[in-house]
Formats: sequence, C-alpha cells, structure tokens
Amino acid sequence: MTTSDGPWLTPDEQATWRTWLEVAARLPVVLGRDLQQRSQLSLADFDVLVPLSEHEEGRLRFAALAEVLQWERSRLSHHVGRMQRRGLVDREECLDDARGAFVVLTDQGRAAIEQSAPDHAALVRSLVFDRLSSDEVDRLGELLGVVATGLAERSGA
Amino acid sequence: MTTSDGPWLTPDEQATWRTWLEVAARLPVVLGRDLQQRSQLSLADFDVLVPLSEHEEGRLRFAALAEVLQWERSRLSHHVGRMQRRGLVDREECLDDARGAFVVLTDQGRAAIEQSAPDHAALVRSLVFDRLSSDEVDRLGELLGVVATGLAERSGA
DNA sequence: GGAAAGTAGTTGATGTGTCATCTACTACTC
DNA sequence: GAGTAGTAGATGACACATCAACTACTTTCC
Repeated sequence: MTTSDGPWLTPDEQATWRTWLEVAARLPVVLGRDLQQRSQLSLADFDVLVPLSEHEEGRLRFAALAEVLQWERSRLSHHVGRMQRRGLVDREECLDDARGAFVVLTDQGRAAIEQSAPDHAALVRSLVFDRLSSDEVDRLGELLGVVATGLAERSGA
Repeated sequence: MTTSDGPWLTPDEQATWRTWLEVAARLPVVLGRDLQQRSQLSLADFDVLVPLSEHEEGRLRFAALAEVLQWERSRLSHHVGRMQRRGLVDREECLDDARGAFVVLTDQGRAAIEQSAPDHAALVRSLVFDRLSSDEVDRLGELLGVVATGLAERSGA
C-alpha cells in the first residue's frame, strides 16, 4: 500500500510475524491436547496447579494466585469452581480477612500435578529446547524479553 | 544436552520458557483490545477478514479459508455465522459443488478491514518490530521457524 | 447405475474467558 | 463511631472454541 515508512510491515517483518502467529497458535494446542490425554488436565488447570504446588501447604489467596497467573479474578473464580467440582482444589476461608479466601490443593490435585509435570516438561523440551543450542535458547529469551518489556511498560506491570 | 538430567528444564530454558508464556499470553490481549476499541473487531474477526480481503472478489470457500487460518471447520462455521449477523461477511452457495459454500466480504466488512489494518500493523510494529534491529528480526524469525517446523512435523502439515 | 465411502459444511452440547455487576467486608476520614 | 471509599471474591450473561454427531452432496468402483 504505502512505502517502507508507512504503517505496514516489511517482508522480513511479515515473515517473522507469521511464524510467530503460527507457533503461538499451535504450541498451546499441542501441549494442551497431550496434557488432556495423559492427565485429564487442561493447560489452564496445569497453570493453576503449578504455583499452588510450589507453595507451602499448597495454599494461596485468590488475589495472589491471580497475580501470578496474570488472570482476571473473575476468570480464576470461575476456573477454581470448575476445578473444585472435579476434586483438584478446594476453597478455604481466610481468618485474617473475612472477605478473602484461599485456594487449596487437594491430595488428588497434588497427585495430578506431580504425575503430569514431568511429561509436560519433556514435551516442551522436545518441541522447543531440544531443537535449540543453549546459545540459541539465550538469544530467544533475550529477543522475547525485549517484547515482554515493552508489553509490561504498556500495560503497567 | 544430556538426557540423563531428567525431564526438567535448565534454569536458562525455564527463563526463556516463562518469557515465552508471558509474551504469548499478553500480546494477543493487547492487540485484541486495541482492535476492539478502534474497530469493534475481535482478533478472530480480523484474522478472517484479512485473507478474504486479499482474494479476488473477497470470496473464499469455507475449506480454503479454514486451511489458511488453521481453524477447524466448525469454528469457522460458527464464527462466520456471528460475523454474518453483524454484517461483515455473507454466505454464498457454490454452483460447482452443491455441498460447498463461499464466505464473502460485504462492503461493510471491507471497510472494517481497510480501516483497521493500518492501525493494527502500526501497533504490531510498535510492540515488536520497532524494538528490534532488522538482524534481530531475522534471528527471531529463524528461531521461531525451528519450533514451527517441529510443530508442523508433529501435527502433519 | 447403484452401493459404499468420502467430503463440505452445520449444529448442539459443553467447557471456557470476559465483562459488568453484586455482596460482603475493611480502611480511611471526619 | 458513622459515612464513604476501596478491596476480595462471586455471579450471570454473553462470546467463543471444541467435540461429536449429523445432513447433504460427490466420488469411487463394482
């Protein structure tokens, strides 16, 4: 449409952008399907279980968990409700602040994350990291970091 | 990379992976909100409109469009239904093959994509490409390409 | 030419994410 | 300590994605 200084992307930029879109669309699908098949967990379930399992007692306040996940509270509330019905987590009231609540890992939830995490990590390795040298991993991290920084500036955080 | 150190990721790999997840989660949100505000289009609407606008007559068969977008047919069918209700596209029957159908850009749909595309591209530039040198853009494309190739191998395509 | 297999697109059920709104509580200010 | 503002989380309505049927048509092959 316009020339190189217009709003459009250069051909190289377009190529990189298309590849980004492709990977960003497919990678979570592949990871999610694998997780679902092996462990009856969605990627979102997994994301919730990980920080819980990394904290003492497997307990976290809703707000703290939402912050870690960068999820809206409402999303977390709905999702925890669904996970609770499946026995993966429980709600527990908070004594310090009667408005608050904890999300707590159940035994079943802990079993699920412990069983699924190694296979999940292995798949991430096989799809991404086994294909890159450690230099390339660092460079990819740096390049993505530049974009991440820009996003954080923009949406305050 | 020795396979003996288990299924886990090294600290460098973990750092890169977390950055990946962060960017992959936030970038579409920022782009989507901007598009929605400016043009009342979702990112998915935009994705549908782009290939249509790039084809003669703004017409494409469902299957062809689904292929380009890498969407399931069912998703496309539902989505086109919603876009049709909003006047952005229309369905048209196919004379060659009575099972088939075309998705057709309406005037309103064409206006929407033409109005929104430059701003969208400008935002992509400002978030990603203006922050990288052209060497870095190429390198990012290559690194993502490695992953994309692996994904394509795996999910046949 | 007719049965079987394949293809194009649709539909309904279900799980999920977002938005606006709501309730209950806490903190601040006078 | 009463009124107001702010915070924690829940809820209902809606948009969206996926899955498994399903209908209607075409192709294949005997």
